[in-house]
Amino acid sequence: MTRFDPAQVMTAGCLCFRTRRLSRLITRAYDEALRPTGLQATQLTLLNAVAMGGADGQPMPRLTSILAMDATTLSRNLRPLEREGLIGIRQREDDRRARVAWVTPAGEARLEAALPFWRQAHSRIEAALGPDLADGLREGLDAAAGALSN
Amino acid sequence: MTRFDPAQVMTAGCLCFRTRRLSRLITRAYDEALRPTGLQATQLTLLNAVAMGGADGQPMPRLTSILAMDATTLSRNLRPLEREGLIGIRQREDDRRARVAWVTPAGEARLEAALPFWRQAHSRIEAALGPDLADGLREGLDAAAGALSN
DNA sequence: ATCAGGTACTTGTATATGCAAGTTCATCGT
DNA sequence: ACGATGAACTTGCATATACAAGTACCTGAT
Repeated sequence: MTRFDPAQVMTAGCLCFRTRRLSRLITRAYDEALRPTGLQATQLTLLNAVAMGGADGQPMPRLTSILAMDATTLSRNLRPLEREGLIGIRQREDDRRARVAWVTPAGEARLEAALPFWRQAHSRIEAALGPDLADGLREGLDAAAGALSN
Repeated sequence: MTRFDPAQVMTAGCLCFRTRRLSRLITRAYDEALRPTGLQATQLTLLNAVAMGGADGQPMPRLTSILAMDATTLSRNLRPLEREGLIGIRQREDDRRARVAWVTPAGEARLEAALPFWRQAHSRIEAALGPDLADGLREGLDAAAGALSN
């Protein structure tokens, strides 16, 4: 009789392990494809999220909500983008605590220049997974994020 | 006619964004439940992976393969566990480059003590997602990791 | 008018992640 | 024997992530 083995129990079903593992795999694939753009996958995602705010920019709480990211992480992740002049951050007049991030012209240019490389990364992943798995996974990821975002 | 908008294109289908976002959500939930154990989700996963090697321990390349993690990351992630005396690392006699990680008695005890808290985290997530979504997601994550691990 | 409570954000600290480059060592061909 | 090649690992660097705790500021109740 073999003794009790916690090891098997956890790896058997752990969604945390699985999500993080896939996160590493996909992020490396994207980072590699994005190398020529000078942006990492995380940075492109963030720049894109800021760009979704249009000319008005995005309030920080909106970004933390979209990305499901801690405010301190957001704050620090914005810095490399700001340092490179791709985004700006301004205070709101009506609430001096609040800050709004907006994309500079340089940031817009960089975003458009990065698009083909993003597409390439995307295609490679979709090809590796096949359309059924890719679509199913996307749906599952969205549904799970929705279920945990409250 | 609205102008071309890269922002929508990327968020529309990006698996990298989605996987990382869910990773953050799930990791936070696990970390919170595991707080009493003094281990973070990543650390418990790693300790568990080492424990899977049994008395022989796990060679580093085996761990990087199981976890789909860069060797440098693995190397550094092992350190907190070693510092706390939960694992040991020894050289192999037949290949002095190679190292093997093994779980100490203290590590085994910690692992068993952590199990109920891991179960609690697991149950909470499964309950939030519902069984269908949880199972489907797990399968998708495994299949995708398999497809990208070559 | 003020103050209590809550929101928005930053700083300090610790871990997580991976690329580039270096060191050590095994292996294989000659 | 020995040199070329490559495998295993570490160090340096930069970014990613989040909790704890602190500061600044708004808002609503009295």
